[in-house]
Amino acid sequence: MDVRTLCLGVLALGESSGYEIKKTFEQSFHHFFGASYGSIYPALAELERAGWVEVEAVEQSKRPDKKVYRMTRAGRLALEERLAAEAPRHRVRSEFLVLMYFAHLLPPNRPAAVLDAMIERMTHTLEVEFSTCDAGDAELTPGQRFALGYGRAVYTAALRYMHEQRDDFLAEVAATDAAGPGWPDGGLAVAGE
Amino acid sequence: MDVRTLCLGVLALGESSGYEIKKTFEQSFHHFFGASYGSIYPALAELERAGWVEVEAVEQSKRPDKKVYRMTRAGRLALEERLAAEAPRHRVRSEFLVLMYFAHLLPPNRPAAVLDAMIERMTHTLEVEFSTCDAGDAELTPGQRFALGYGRAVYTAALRYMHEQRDDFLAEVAATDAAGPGWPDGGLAVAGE
DNA sequence: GGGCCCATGTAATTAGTTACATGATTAT
DNA sequence: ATAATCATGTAACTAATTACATGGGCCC
Repeated sequence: MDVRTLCLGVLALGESSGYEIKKTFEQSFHHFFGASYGSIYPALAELERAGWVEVEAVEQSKRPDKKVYRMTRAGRLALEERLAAEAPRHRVRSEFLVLMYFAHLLPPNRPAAVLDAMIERMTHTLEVEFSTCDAGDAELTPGQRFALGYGRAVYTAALRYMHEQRDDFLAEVAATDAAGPGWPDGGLAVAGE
Repeated sequence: MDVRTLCLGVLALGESSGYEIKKTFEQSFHHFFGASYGSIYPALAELERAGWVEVEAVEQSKRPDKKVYRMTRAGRLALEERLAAEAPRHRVRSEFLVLMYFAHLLPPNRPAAVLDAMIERMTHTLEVEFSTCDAGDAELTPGQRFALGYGRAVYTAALRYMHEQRDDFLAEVAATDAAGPGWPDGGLAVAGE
């Protein structure tokens, strides 16, 4: 699935500008789909070329003009077709877990710093992204509630695991460091970058 | 982080061929990092060019030759440098959750099929990938145990959530379908692809 | 005066997948 | 016989990120 389809999906929920779509990605899709301006704006242009969305330039007082996109009937059908044909993959790419996996090759304080930063980040996400509609979720579609609840369940479990394991894990890594060929190892070649 | 670094990481755990590295990716990294032959073999060639690994061609009886890669001292330093400089990102791209999010736009039986397939897939992963070293994890580094435990925690939580929500979610989606503009909508334009 | 929010876009680069190409052996 | 496993690699393509480019308004 590409960003084009996702943008069309956002537009299925209501008209929006490129900038606002990016906000939606950050607020609602963050835990399962990411996209930058560099992919959103070209995607929107292509959707227009295909006739799946229409644009209206909205002048704003003391703001740059806004281009508000609205899905067409053809766009709706195209979206349904795309979704129906979509293979439901589920990929994670986590440099965080790679770093934990190779924790014994990191400089002494890095594993703790990386782990704590992730704990903080996920705690924040849990508070901000997943609590917004905690009880009053009447406005959401079943799918939105499901995806949100999934994220909440997973983040909660991840945080619980990280809290539980943190101290033991860090101690064991330190012990492994001491046993193996430690970090300041040749010493010099590491400074730059 | 690119596949090059990960291959070097695998080689830090012991010598290996491209084919075996792929197996390692599938067995150990599957839940947080994926890579295909199309990226592994070129990566290995680059690592060799850089002097970070050495190759030995191993003849085999009744098998194609195997190229066994071994990390060099320079490779070890390069790996540590890379890992030290690495920003610990954590990205998920899930067409599965996109499909659930837009479940009301799917043909009637698709949400259930997709959800059940994911439940089955994750159940299988939990049994195969995460149980192998359930108690006897003496051989593993702390990092390996941490990453494995993380995956197990997350998959377990995801499965619990999906089991808990399944029936209600599916019923609500069906109800939304009935209310809104349903799937066999124009009817025709959907057959192909 | 510095930094963030609004707002849109392009170009260069990076990084990866999929399909192709080959071919013997082993298990069902 | 048919599929899976072992084994390596390339070429075409897809898709996205990052950095660049621009500029006013608002808040501290």
